[in-house]
Amino acid sequence: MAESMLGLKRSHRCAELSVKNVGEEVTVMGWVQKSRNKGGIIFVDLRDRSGLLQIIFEESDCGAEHFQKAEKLRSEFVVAITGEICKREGNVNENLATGEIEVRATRIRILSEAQTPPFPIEDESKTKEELRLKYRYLDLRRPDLQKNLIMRSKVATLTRQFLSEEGFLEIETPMLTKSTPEGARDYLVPSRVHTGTFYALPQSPQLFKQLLMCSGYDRYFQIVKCFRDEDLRADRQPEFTQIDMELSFVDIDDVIDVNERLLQKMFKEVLDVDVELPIWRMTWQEAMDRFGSDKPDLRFGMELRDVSDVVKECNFVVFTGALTNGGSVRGINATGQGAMPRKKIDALVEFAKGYGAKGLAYLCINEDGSYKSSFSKFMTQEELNALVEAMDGKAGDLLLFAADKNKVVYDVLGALRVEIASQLGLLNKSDYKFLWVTEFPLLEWSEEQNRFTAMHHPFTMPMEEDLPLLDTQPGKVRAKAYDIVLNGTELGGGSVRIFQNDIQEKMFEILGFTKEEAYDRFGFLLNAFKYGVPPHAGLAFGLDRLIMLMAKQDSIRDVIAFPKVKDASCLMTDAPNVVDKKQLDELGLEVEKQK
RNA sequence: GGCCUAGUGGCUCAGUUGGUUAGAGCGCCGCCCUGUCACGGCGGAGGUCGUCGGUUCGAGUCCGAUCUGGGUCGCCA
Repeated sequence: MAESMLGLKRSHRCAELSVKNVGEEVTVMGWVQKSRNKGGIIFVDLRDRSGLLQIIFEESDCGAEHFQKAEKLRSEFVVAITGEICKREGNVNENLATGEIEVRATRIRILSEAQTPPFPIEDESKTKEELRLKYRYLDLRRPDLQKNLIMRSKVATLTRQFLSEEGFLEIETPMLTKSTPEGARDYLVPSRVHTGTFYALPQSPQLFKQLLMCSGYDRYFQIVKCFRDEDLRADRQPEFTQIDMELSFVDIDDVIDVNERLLQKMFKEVLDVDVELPIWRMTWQEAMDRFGSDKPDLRFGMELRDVSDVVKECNFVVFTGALTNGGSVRGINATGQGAMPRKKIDALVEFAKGYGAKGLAYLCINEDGSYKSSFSKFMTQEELNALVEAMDGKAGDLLLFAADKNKVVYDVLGALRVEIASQLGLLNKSDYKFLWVTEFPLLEWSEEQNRFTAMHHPFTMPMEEDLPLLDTQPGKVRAKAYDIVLNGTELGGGSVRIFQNDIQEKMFEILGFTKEEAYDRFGFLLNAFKYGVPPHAGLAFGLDRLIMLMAKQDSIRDVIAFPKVKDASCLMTDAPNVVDKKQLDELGLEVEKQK
């Protein structure tokens, strides 16, 4: 029977107590982690978000009534216990922060009894995620998830502190806003008042923060939910959180500077990790050429090498064919992997095919210096030697080559390099390698839409020296955009924004919008620019990804209290669900297919 | 939408070339135990092997479909 806590006040959290408190009477409240009944003496491990504390019950301390209550305790009962902090008479428990002490209980109240949970509440849970997500409120009791969410709170607090000290204002922007279909799919919210019309949930506060700059707030930030109706991944949820900011009267270096110092502060205060400043910068082109990725993982080498010139005369049509079609031949050197079994190499070939490769050419350098290769019969010994030399191949190395259009070659080798590093255990989660990637292309050609699309977004400023190319070779124009990358994950990105109406209109023209369409969608921004707009730039971090990496987790689900599963549903609440006909009627909606 | 992967008591798993009554550890329930902390001892309960269909004398095991998780490609300005 549940008892009231009337007249009781919690004096400490469990793990806040130590030998310093010996002799004090305390009242602790929490969940029973474990009860060990030895007959005449009962040990209870009490848990709250701070940790565990051992309680000891003996009838001579607490009397028969309270001792009998203690005998009834089962896992996850919620109790309030009053007693005296004592040094342990028995052995100290080295594994417990409070292992030197225990509470000698004089009184206990059972505040809530509990059914046996469907899975154990413990660190490093082995239970299937499906079950843990259905009972997320129990999963969240586990110390490792609590640790993650506590870290998340700490990072958010530090961010507010730091940015506030740097002169930023925290300003909220609307969650019910206008759909601007360019980029990800929007989540739509039907309007009751305006039948047949819809709000969209924001994919980011992009336009609003630019308007705040127009309004003179000069430095804005917000820790804000964003929504994208796209397929999920380990590091993608339909709703996620950004640390979003925008600054006026600045250029790239100003944005980078303040964000580097923010990262440095977070890593120092939360993880005691020193981030050396300035963080390394690399252009997009260099990142692609060296790592085959715009978010390179710098914790290991295995860089790409362009061997197009070396193989251009050979008789291997896979190589020469790719070159004839305007592509390239590039390789990576998996140092020391020359003895990799054929089966594993075949698996890598299959892996490469998943990224669009038609195949993957390999060359093993045996310990005696001879070669074993999928293409040696098409090349002379001299050509093979030249290729090995170009790849800096040594005895015992494995060389892997992709030949295709540049995009495919980058994709394949970029992914392969990470895959091999992962297989070899080179990805140390305690090693934090930051990188700024700069000078992204402004535009990307979309085969599907047969037009250019903005690589970042349509408000990104072209690099001044590339402005003349806008009319002649828009595909070559570089943007004043930058991403912050950590260990192969895109942590955040931003850009200097266009603030000149003529450039903005030109941009829309290149993207294939008529002036009318542009004004229809973004008129409020374009008009705002007519009334005096400061040069401005900004950046947004993916907070979930940042915490995931800081907490050394593999999925952002582990740093989000109530995440959704792969098909964007919630296993705990069963959202999304069907709604009453009455609700639909009020919205003027008919849904033909409700489940 | 494609590909890969998993589904067997509450949890985590084992289960051979298809062959009697599907096992283990943990947990749970009962009794005992005054220094345990992976407590210990004795006893016990608990499974239509994700679902549907097929092959077979016989299916946890083979085949097909489907559902539910996870990873990934496409997608994610």
